[in-house]
Amino acid sequence: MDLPLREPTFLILTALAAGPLHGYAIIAEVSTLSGARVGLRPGTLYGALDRLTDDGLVEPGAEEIVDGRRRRYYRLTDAGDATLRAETARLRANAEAATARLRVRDARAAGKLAGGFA
Amino acid sequence: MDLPLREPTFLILTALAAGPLHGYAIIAEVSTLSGARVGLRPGTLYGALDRLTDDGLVEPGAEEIVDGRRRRYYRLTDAGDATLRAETARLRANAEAATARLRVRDARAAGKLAGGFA
DNA sequence: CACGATACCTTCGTAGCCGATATATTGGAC
DNA sequence: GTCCAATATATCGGCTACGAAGGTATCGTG
Repeated sequence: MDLPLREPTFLILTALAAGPLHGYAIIAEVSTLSGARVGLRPGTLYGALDRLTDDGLVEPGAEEIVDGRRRRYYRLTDAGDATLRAETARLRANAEAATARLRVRDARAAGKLAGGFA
Repeated sequence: MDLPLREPTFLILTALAAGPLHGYAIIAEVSTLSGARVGLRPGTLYGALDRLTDDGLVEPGAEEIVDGRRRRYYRLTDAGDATLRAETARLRANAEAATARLRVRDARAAGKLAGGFA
């Protein structure tokens, strides 16, 4: 596997966390999850799904026919669950590190503007 | 520019948030920031620095000689500041979205294990 | 019967990252 | 006095995930 996960891959795992979904539903779910910011393309989705399957993070179910349309559901494996949790912790840690540094930056800028001590 | 930022690039901007640093110091700072998880390679650093400079997110200072060693300091521009804040918000949003979905997942697993209501 | 939505999949180009390598100086070990 | 590690910069080639675009097929609606 290849960590860190890029955003599309991370959001695919996130979309599958609450329960299995088929490809097209993943695209819709990722759009919802991201406030319509991320629009997954089929090439991205199926490429990622194949990689995630090879790495054992997701598991494809049998092909089903719903209303005459082929559907393949994917579900998160235990390894996928663990990876998603670890990656979530990483994102949170990075966001916190950046926030802390930006606070230092803001404090310095305020100090200079106010003509404060050193 | 190419959003979203990848992790190395994000951490470089984060390292520069509190004040200007030279290349080698950025590598050390990113290592500290990430709890030694991320070890930046020169190829990654200078490639990213060139790109960030082209995109106007960082600004290289004049070359200095400190203890006989060449040093070039880089500082965050206003655009870099804005991008770092936006990317930080994105990471936090993604982490929160994943956490929410994982809570749903945990609730369902607990429900099944406990034999609770559907 | 044409068209848009649903649903799947493939191919190709790009761009960022990593590994390796190169160069030069300082300073400590022996 | 000489070697090696650390400091510090930079370049090059390969890998891989992603994005853009296109292709196939079915269903519902006008």
